[in-house]
Amino acid sequence: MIDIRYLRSDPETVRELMARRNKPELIGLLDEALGFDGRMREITAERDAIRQQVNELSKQVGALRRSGDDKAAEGLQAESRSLGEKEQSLAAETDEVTAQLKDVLLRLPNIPHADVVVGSDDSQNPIITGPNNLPATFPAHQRVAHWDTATALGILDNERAVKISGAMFTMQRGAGATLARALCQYALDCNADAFEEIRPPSLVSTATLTATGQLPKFADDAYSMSKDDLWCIPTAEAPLTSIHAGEVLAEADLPIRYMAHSSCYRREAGSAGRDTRGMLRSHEFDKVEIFSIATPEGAPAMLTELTTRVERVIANLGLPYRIIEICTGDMGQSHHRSFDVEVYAPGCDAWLEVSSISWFSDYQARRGDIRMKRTGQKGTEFAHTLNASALAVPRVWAAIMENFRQEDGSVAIPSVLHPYMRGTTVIHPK
RNA sequence: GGAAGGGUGCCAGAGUGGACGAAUGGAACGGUCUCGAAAACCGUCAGGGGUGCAAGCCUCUCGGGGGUUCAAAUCCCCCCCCUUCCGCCA
Repeated sequence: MIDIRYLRSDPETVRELMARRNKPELIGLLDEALGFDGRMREITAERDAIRQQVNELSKQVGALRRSGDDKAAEGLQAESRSLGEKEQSLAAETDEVTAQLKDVLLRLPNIPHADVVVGSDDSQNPIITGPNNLPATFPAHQRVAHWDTATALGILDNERAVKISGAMFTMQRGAGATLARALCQYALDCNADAFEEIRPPSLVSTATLTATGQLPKFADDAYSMSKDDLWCIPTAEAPLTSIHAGEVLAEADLPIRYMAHSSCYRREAGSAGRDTRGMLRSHEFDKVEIFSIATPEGAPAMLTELTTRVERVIANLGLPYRIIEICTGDMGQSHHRSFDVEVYAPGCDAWLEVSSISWFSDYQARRGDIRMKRTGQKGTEFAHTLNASALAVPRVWAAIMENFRQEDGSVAIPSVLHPYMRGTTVIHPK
């Protein structure tokens, strides 16, 4: 959620920044929010004044009852009762306006950081770094799609995955399955110096998925179990963010750094039929997430740290990559500023998004009620949350199949993964 | 899934209709004392919202939501969570 007080105090700036998202309807939502907020404050002032009178009268009633003056007490009670009725009608309106305001605020995206490159869509995302590790040309044996290579090697069996679960599910086997797990293990080990490993629940409550911003707006993208009010996590970001939901963290304890490997579940409701071959898009995939809660002033440095860490993992794998900044028109709902790491896959001839590094400012913290208390100061403020995919398995797996395919059709495993491969350094056909 | 007992501030814990946003103890923080420390003593010590330049004032919050009442931590209803026992179970 955006800060309604910021919007109230500087609506022009918020409108201007929000307009950069290139979604005209957002300005209308901002105005709606301002309208509800204004009405809300009117009612609140009125209600508080009535309550004050009721509280005062009640005290007097108590005193009169004790002194035995029941008659006078009854008079005041009647007065208080009528005030109570008036308050009740205001309470009803409060509920209504609160719900409306909350609904608008939950649907409004985050305000972009002032430095985010302004653009209308993904075609205007600037390249920040790279391309790195990119050869001038690729030999023909690397221009083979990973699904062909992997299926021929017997390490990808999507046909049976579809039999088991339906379209857009994948299944790795043998060295392919080991490779998927090796990637996770490697990504975790790369960040274990500073990040606490978490094994979070994969099924989470509505509140948890609302905190990160997936709900209510993107309910169709997530798998749900309505019987139990549970949702399959689309990313470990959701449970990691809610670890400290409703808590007040000490400034001295920040930044907090967590990492988690999890399966991720996505209905891909809006993208059926796109990238359905191979490993590029599926309903279930594995990912290692790195996550941080930071102070507002510490957040930019953390964004840099996360980016550096993600880059290191990809660079060490020897894959061609580049880092792009996400422009205002392409940024996700909760994002304040974000970068993507893309890996080049010569077989598909495409840059694949393998990581998104995001700073959410206090947007998620406000939704999840994650606050911090400054040392020696009264009161609290919302913390900042950030996260990044340290490694999304399927696309990196696919990129390895394509970049390290050898002339004989085998695939060489990047050396940093060898310790996790039970001795397999090259995957040969069976 | 069944039964019983619980949920109060940073922690422990009192409070069963009115003077309670909440006793008391501990922790923490500031101070006095001390060469320094300990002890002792004094003080501070919840969060949200509204309003105000500010000091402040008002309001809400005792797991969450509703209800009864002039008045609810306290009474009633629903839900959530925790503990123990039983059942089931990787």
